[in-house]
Amino acid sequence: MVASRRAIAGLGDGLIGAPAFGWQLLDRLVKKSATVRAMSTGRRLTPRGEERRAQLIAHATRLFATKGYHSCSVADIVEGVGVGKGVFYWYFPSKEELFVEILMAAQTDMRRRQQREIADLDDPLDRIAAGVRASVYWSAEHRDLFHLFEFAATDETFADAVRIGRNTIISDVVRHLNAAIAGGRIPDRDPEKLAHAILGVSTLVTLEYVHHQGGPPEDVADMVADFCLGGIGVSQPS
Amino acid sequence: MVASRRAIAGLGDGLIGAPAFGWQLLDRLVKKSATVRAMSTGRRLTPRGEERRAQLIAHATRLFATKGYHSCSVADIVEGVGVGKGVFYWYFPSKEELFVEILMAAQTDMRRRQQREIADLDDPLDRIAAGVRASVYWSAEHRDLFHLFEFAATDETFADAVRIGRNTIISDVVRHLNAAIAGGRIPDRDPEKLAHAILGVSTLVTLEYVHHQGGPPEDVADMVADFCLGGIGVSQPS
Amino acid sequence: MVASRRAIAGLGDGLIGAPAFGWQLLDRLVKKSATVRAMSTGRRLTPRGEERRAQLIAHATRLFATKGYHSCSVADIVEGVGVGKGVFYWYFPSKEELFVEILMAAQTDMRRRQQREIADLDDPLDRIAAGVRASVYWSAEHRDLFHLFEFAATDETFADAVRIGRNTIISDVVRHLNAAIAGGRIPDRDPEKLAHAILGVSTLVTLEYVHHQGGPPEDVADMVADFCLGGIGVSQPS
Amino acid sequence: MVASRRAIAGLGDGLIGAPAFGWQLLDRLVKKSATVRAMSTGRRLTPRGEERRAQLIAHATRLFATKGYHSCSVADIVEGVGVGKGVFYWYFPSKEELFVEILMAAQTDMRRRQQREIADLDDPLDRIAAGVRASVYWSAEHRDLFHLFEFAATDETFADAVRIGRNTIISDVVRHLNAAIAGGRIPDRDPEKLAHAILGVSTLVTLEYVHHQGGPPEDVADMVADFCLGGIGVSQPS
DNA sequence: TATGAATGAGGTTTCATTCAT
DNA sequence: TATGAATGAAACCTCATTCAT
Repeated sequence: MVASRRAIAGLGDGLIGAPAFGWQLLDRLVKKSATVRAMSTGRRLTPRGEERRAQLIAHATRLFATKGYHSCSVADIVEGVGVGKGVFYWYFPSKEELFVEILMAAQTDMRRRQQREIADLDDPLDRIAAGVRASVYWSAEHRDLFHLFEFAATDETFADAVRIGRNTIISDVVRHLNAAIAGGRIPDRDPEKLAHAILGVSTLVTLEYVHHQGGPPEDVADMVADFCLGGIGVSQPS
Repeated sequence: MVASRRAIAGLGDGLIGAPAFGWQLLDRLVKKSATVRAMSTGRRLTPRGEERRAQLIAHATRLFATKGYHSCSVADIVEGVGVGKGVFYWYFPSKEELFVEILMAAQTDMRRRQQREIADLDDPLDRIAAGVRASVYWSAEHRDLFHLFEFAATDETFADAVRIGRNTIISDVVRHLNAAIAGGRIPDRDPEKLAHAILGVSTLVTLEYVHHQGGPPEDVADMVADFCLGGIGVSQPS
Repeated sequence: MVASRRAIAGLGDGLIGAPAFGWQLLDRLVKKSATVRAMSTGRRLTPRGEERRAQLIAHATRLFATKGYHSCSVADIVEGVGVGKGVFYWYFPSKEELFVEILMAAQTDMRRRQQREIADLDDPLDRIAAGVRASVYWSAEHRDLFHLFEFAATDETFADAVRIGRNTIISDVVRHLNAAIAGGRIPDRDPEKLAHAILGVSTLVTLEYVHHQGGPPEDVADMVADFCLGGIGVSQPS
Repeated sequence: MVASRRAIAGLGDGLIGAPAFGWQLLDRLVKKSATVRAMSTGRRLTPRGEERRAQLIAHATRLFATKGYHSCSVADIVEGVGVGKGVFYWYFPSKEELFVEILMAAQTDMRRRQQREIADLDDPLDRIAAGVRASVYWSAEHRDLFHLFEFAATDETFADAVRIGRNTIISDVVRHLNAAIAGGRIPDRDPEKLAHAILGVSTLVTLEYVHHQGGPPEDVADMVADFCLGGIGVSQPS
């Protein structure tokens, strides 16, 4: 549980005005088994242990993305790594929590990528465009994780975890939108709705053109950015 | 299988230039068990039977949407209707095929709604806006079915069925976009990509504001339509 | 039950010295359900009813032989005839008893055929050879029933029924063997054992060459007769 | 699958001119489930595991022979050994494959016995007689396995497996028959047909006298050998 | 740390049989 | 006579999790 919290701690970094999603949500996500408590009392892993853990995460990610969470058994995961079943429960309290961990790490990573791409830009519209582009690129490079997001959003069990991450992204965009509105660059419309719309465009177009059709991310990124700028009301150069 | 085909027949109504999705996809979706064949080769249901079947579909839809497909067992379904387990398999060849049937019926219904709302409009941009609004309204009125779409899209097993329906919607929009481009109303950009973007906006904004936050569909419909028109390049009046 | 008894009544015709298998065996085979009792109180079938019954028997025989008794459901049977499930239980008290009835009718028919072919012959060795040939021909003409025998012999439930029929055949052969021994035509060895051996040859060779390899029954009949005559000790012409 | 192949490997030992049954047949028999692959790709069993597995096989064999394959559930099997249901699927991929494994092991064992009894004999007729006797003895000592053969031969699902084993025995006998024919010891008749006839005699007489009537195997073995030698045309000493 | 073994509830599906109409 | 509907026990199999070693 503590581990999980740590995992998503990065999400809040430098986040101003972030909504208070609170840890209650997360706490609901994580069942408190004996193992969990053992885990949370600060177990240190040997280097070899860290590697095993990473192996398991890597393979589980691939399997979850390929066959789906429900169709992928713990047996599948450990078999792929070539270890016994007990090992899994040494490193993770449950299949469910492993999934949450992967999910949150992915969300953190994706956001970091966005932040990095935006860092040098001052103009709010530029930041939005760059952020959108970054998310397309990231999705292209992390097919598996992208699929995990998609699935997790539809499963009652993980819906909360998804919302936490999604809201973080949303509030980033909202800040830029507010700046743009304040600067008179775009009409004054509900920035949260706009942010969700942007996310929607980015998600579905990437899904279809990058993942299904295997097109080049550059083109998709351009198209998505264009569409979104138009959508939020930037007058087109024609 | 025959029944399933009939179920989605409406999707193609009056569709000119629709891509050839072919029935192969569908055929793969629907396993040809003995039961299926029995079903398709003319089983007549009595009025009482029709009612039972409808009950089961209704309750299953609710459960699938609430607990998720994988977390909802056949036992749950029949228990809710108050019948024995065998009854389920009297009316449906499997849990999987019931889900596909619900899915396809929903897609057909949703498209019918769009067509109806569009029928009186001549202007392609008006048709797009009206279609988008219709989909928001429909989603608002059919929370359960909307959730089913979301889930089905993420599950390998149903991905094909979803794509069939989605592509039908997409090609509707594409036709209107082509008309708008031909008429010089919007810039000449890849209409399929634009259509996917429109779908993305509609989906995610509806999900968040209508379903999660419970807002009024009218506002959401307006916002989505505005955003999409801007996105495809309609110059804003303001 | 009465019906079943009637069905095998022919087996005893003109049978001298037949072992007393008794009806106890049969009675154990047939469960006394309410339906059975109704059946046994002498229900008359209309001509149409007789036809339906015959249709069901014919189709069931084919299915039992093709898919096996256990893999063939009552649903399969009635579906093939195009009637409802209730009809089945109108004509037969159970799936099990239908099978027994088919089995016994087949045994009777097979024996009738043997008797017919033997009728004109006086020499005991000729009668044995003709009987063996007749059984090969009959098996060739009734693949389905032949398979039913094979299966029934291995299933605890029907083993008794099979033994009854088999013993009838055996005792026929035994009579001829005794005559041959008495006449000094063959060495004096246990005629029952010899009869079983003859049955074994006939069964397995027919199975392999007529049914599996689809060879001409004439050749097989010759070979089997030769082998059996040699086996019982007829000195070969060389 | 690999395991199964190993199981019947012994059947081919020293077999010259054996028909090419090919592994295709076997491959069809053995479904390639994930479990099977896991099994075949080197799962090591601990001594305790080996013992459990053997217990299960032993008890399953007894049950299959007693109640029949279809009437014996996995629940019955594990209950008899006093373990949970999952244990069964830890050791065997399915009930069906367990049966095939038992079947093939039995066939191998039976053939080994024959080979052993024949080893010291040079005369082809002696070898045939000894082989026949060996099969009677083996059947007497392995009632259960003998019944399994009988059943398996009648079930579509296992028919192929049975034919493989049966053909191996047949081709052994055929070799000896060919030698006898070449040496002018018996008339020149189709050796394969003769071999099937021998098998038939041996099977049915053993079934009746050893298993049903519980007679001494010695007498039966003598009788069967006599009958078969006569059948293939050895002139009787009178 | 790690493993193979074990658990047992729960999943989907089948099917002989009965019953109301 | 006949049908469609219903039953419900029981079949095979899966899997997250625990445990002894």
